[in-house]
Amino acid sequence: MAQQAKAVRRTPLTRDRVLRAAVALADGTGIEALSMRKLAQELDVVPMALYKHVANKEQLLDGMVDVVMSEIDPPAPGADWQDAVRGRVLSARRAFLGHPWAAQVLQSRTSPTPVVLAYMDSVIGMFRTGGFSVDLTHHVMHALGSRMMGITQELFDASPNPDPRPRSTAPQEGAGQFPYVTELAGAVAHDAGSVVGQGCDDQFEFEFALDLLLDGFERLRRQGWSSADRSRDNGR
Amino acid sequence: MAQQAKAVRRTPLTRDRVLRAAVALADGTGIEALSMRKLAQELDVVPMALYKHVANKEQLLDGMVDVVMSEIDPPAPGADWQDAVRGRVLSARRAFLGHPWAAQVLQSRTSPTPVVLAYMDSVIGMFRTGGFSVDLTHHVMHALGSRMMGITQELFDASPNPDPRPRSTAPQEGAGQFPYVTELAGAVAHDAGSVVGQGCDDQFEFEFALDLLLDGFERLRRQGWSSADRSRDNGR
DNA sequence: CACAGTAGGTGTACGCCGTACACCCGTCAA
DNA sequence: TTGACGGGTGTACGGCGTACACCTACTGTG
Repeated sequence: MAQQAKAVRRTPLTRDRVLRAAVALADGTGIEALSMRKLAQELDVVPMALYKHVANKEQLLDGMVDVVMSEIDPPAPGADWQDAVRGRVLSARRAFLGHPWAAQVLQSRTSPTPVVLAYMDSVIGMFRTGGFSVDLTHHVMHALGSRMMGITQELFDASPNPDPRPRSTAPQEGAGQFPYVTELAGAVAHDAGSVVGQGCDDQFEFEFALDLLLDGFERLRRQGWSSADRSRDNGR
Repeated sequence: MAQQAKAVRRTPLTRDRVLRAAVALADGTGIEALSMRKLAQELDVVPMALYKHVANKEQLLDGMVDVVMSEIDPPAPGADWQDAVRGRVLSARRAFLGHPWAAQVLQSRTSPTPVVLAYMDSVIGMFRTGGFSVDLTHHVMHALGSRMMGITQELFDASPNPDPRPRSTAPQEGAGQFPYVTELAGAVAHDAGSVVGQGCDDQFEFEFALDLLLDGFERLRRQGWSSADRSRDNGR
């Protein structure tokens, strides 16, 4: 009964509870607004209490990434390597899209957590069992890069200036200043069709690039590519 | 003479001087150690003096990226589109490699500066004059993503644990835990040949991926690819 | 030459951050 | 009964970005 009263008064902190609260907070208010103090407040606890469950903020971020990664579907058995990799990557993408801050945080980590390593291991395994040499697998993993996690490294939005306030240093904002950007932006806005808002179908762009790479990989695999023949052209 | 005495006492601050000092400081001590206070100290000036030349820290970072971008070589005239893009991208890569913080900073910007836009415009122009439709150019630019700036979005180092201290949450660090990662890391360490240190030739990995993409682009261009035929396979 | 305007450097202060360190209290094993 | 210990608390420190009021030395104008 004494226990019950206490349990009612406050569910005890856990590393897991801390991480989930952090994810929820970042989802809701953005990663830049996530501070140890705000997180503590959310959990109705004093800031220093968190440090009994995570060593520091870095480790908190590590843990948050792990939470997101746990949402990635397990590998589909029985698919050929291309579909297997494709499916896993797109599942990772779904997970990361659900937490817009996660890509940025992942990329700020300096070394992978075991959870991330396990994911990479499974992807590497798909290439290996799909008939890729260790050598080719190695380079192919590099070529995938962050796309392996479903993260497109887009530079900015496609539109030249999504931010309404003009850049200060632009001397003359004339339309002809960046003709090719203007042309491209115009076309994108045009063929967006019925939807008025965002011009780019991010999912299409991602799959376009992903498949371009995967098809390239398959071509190299078929012709027994090896880094020993280091010529400029990757096969023809 | 009065001017001279003053000039000796202190060269006046400029936006340019501020930016250069910031770049030098970031080069020397890392981007995370760059603060308005430290930068001011470096310039022998009070922190708030900087705000007469840059609006805030965000704009300082924008300006720093512009400084790096100014080191990119101008486009080589007369080359075919593939060599032109390749050369420009590799030059950008050289610039960014000289300032390890720059890639991360660029990717943290929310909207491009005119300098960045100008660079993108020139790359887009290379595709357009190389015979790419606006449509294909659009998707191809997405597929290049940050690689357009010479930035590989590697996730981590290839070695499974470059950081000497072991991750805390690893229950059993046994060799068999991530067999594929282990296999790959072993092979990489092996074929590094004479060099004992870093196992991966980053430049090779970058060009491998870049050429894989550029060759893919060329294939699509030749067959007159259009996003109208949205099928999974990008040509064969 | 006098003077007002202004560009640019200064000083102080505020509210935020991460976290070190000492503390304290309830639980449970011996 | 006691003593160790897991876990929440309170205080404090040094650092951050930057708002705001101020001062000062130079400028162009009459």
